[in-house]
Amino acid sequence: MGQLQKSIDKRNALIKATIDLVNNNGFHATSMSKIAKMANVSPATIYLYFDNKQDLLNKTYIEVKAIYTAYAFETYNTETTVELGFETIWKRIANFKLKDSKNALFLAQCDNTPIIDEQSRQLGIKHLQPLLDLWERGKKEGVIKPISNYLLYAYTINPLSFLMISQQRGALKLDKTHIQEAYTAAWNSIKA
Amino acid sequence: MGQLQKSIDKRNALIKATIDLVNNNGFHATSMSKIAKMANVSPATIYLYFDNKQDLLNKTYIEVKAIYTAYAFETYNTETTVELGFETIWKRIANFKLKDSKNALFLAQCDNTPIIDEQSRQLGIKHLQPLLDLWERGKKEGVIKPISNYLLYAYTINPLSFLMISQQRGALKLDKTHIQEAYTAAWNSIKA
Amino acid sequence: MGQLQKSIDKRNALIKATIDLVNNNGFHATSMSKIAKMANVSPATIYLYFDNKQDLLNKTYIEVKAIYTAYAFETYNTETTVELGFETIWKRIANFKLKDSKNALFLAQCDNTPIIDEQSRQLGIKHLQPLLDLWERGKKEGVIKPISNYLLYAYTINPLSFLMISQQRGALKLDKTHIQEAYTAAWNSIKA
Amino acid sequence: MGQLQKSIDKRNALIKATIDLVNNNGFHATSMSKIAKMANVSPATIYLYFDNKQDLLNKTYIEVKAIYTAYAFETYNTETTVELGFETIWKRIANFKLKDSKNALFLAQCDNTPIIDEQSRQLGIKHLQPLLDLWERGKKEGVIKPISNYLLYAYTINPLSFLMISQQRGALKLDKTHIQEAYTAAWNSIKA
DNA sequence: CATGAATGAGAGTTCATTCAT
DNA sequence: CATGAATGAACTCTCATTCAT
Repeated sequence: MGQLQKSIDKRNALIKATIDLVNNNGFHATSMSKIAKMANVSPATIYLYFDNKQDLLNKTYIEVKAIYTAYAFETYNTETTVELGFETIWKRIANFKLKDSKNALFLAQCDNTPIIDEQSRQLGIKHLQPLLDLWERGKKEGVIKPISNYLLYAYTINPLSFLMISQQRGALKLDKTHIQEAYTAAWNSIKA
Repeated sequence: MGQLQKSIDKRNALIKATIDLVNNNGFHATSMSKIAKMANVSPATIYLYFDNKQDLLNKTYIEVKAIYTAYAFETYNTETTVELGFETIWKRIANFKLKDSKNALFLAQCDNTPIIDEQSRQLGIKHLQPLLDLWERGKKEGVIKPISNYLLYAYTINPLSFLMISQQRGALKLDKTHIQEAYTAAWNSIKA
Repeated sequence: MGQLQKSIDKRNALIKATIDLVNNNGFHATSMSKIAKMANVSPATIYLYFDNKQDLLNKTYIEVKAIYTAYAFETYNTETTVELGFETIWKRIANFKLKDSKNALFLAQCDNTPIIDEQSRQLGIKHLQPLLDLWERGKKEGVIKPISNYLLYAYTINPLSFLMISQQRGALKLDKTHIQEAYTAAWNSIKA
Repeated sequence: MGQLQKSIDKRNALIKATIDLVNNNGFHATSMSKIAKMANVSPATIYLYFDNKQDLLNKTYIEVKAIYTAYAFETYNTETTVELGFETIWKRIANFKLKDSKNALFLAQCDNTPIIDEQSRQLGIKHLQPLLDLWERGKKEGVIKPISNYLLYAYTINPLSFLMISQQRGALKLDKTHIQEAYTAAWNSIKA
């Protein structure tokens, strides 16, 4: 209740405007009034939906992170081999990062700067649990190297962020062959 | 004794203050007056050494990048096998990122946001040439997979940034074992 | 009752403050924050009504110029002899310059310095058209010397600015006799 | 003494730079460091020759005014008729204003704004004494109308400033014919 | 005599946020 | 629920001036 009268459209427009502006101009050039203008609302209206600028950023981050992980695990089924499960998830993530580059770029900016609250960041990490579970299983089964999940992440998922940003800057154009090469590199780096 | 010249100490203090503040508060919260205060000079003094805020950021980036690459290639000798050469460079970079984490963290923030001029960024990339040359040689000799240098970078060097940031946030503590595991993962991902 | 709109009162207060400060301290000592203070608004509020300082000055100039010319031609009727028409306009202008000295002084400062955009200046000149038309008629009828309008202006209207400034500085006090003498001088200088 | 070691060249360069900058950019955009740069000296050096910015402006004004009046009266001989004397002076002034427009423009800006100290202004006026004396003689002889010197000045000399500024702005180009027309207008307006 | 380095104060402007409606 | 107007605080940057050399 209380919240029921608020328009989800306006909230969405604000989130979308935030992502667009941060992606195009960076955080330092993203002001509340620009966000309001792009979302076609009054600056004051933002404060009906969010506590303040920090809150808007945090919630945007969490929302985008949720979209990201939902997409990542949509086709994943825990009832498969570790290798196949990993490939499934990895390729979904790769696809997301390279196709939904708006959201991916926003996440990359957040993950490498101290703009998002630690709390919100933790909230975002929780969503990755299925992948961590899979890795644990892989280690037990002797399929994946018995090393820290941070290392596994660093060598399989994180490279995709770098490739996405590079593509975004026009440094390279990734096709299916590249993706397959990347997958092979990722799997080689962590397989037992 | 050269007190009449612009003081290199002041310039250095400004660069250092910039790095510290960006690392701790992010770009968006790093103002010229805070930089001045931390460097113990007047705000106006900054403009004796740098054209404007953007210039200060660019020059800081280039300077830190130069320190980084100088360190990376200091012990490297082109007259070795590709594998040994790669290990030498990789371990220097790993050491830099994990020990000189201030500078490394600053570079990571710059590399993932649109704060640095494209021109300054290109200038920073040039310094990596010896590594790219080594990779080309490795591909010719059939020691390294014939894939894009972007992929090679994404799977060998870039993961170190992620690990450094994670360590910086207190998420993990990297010891010699981790480094060796990371190196193995890196090499496995790119060796032919 | 229209309190939701931008307040014309505030705009007027800003224009008035600008005139007062420029008159008393000159352009170079008229800052935005002083204007704000005198108009009893926040510095930021100025920017709701004007784009920037230049715009504020331009608009103030145009506004004052409009008041000036409206006054000048208020009693003028094109259906009279050239001489009578000229006397009518001239005396209105004289009256304005010597009675509404605040506005007149401001205009004099603007007209003699490069502070106002050329475009705004041109806009201000347009308002004088009825006088120029009258002069053209006078030349055709052989009542006024066939010389450039700039000369006519220089010898009839412009002297009033000098007299106004001199009076403002306390150098002299102009009474009705002076005005009549001035008018005679003006007319003698241009009559055919 | 004491002053003897100072370079008159530097002082002149500073005066010249001040005039140029004020003419081209206006007072509000003429800073001490720009003046120093244009005069090829250090900002600190200005303060060896002038007390402060105000003093520099005042002294520049007085100096230019002196040049102006020296030129105006150079060919004037008190032993002539009033009319001839007046014509001599007037034409010299006209020539100055239209040929040495740099200096004339600077004076015009000063005379219409409150930038120059009242004291310095008075000092500048004193130099005009020969003209005022001539006018007094003219009134006594019944050749010139018995009206205030301010009025005489307003209708004979001041119009030249207006014409000079207009020419400077490109609004008109004054040739010998215009000058003769202007002189006739001036004389007609004050002759008894 | 002359300097370049240095500065506190203040310039114009934008910001995140609030409030009356 | 939503707004445009309004604002104090803070921003980047420049100023007139001083000082050690």
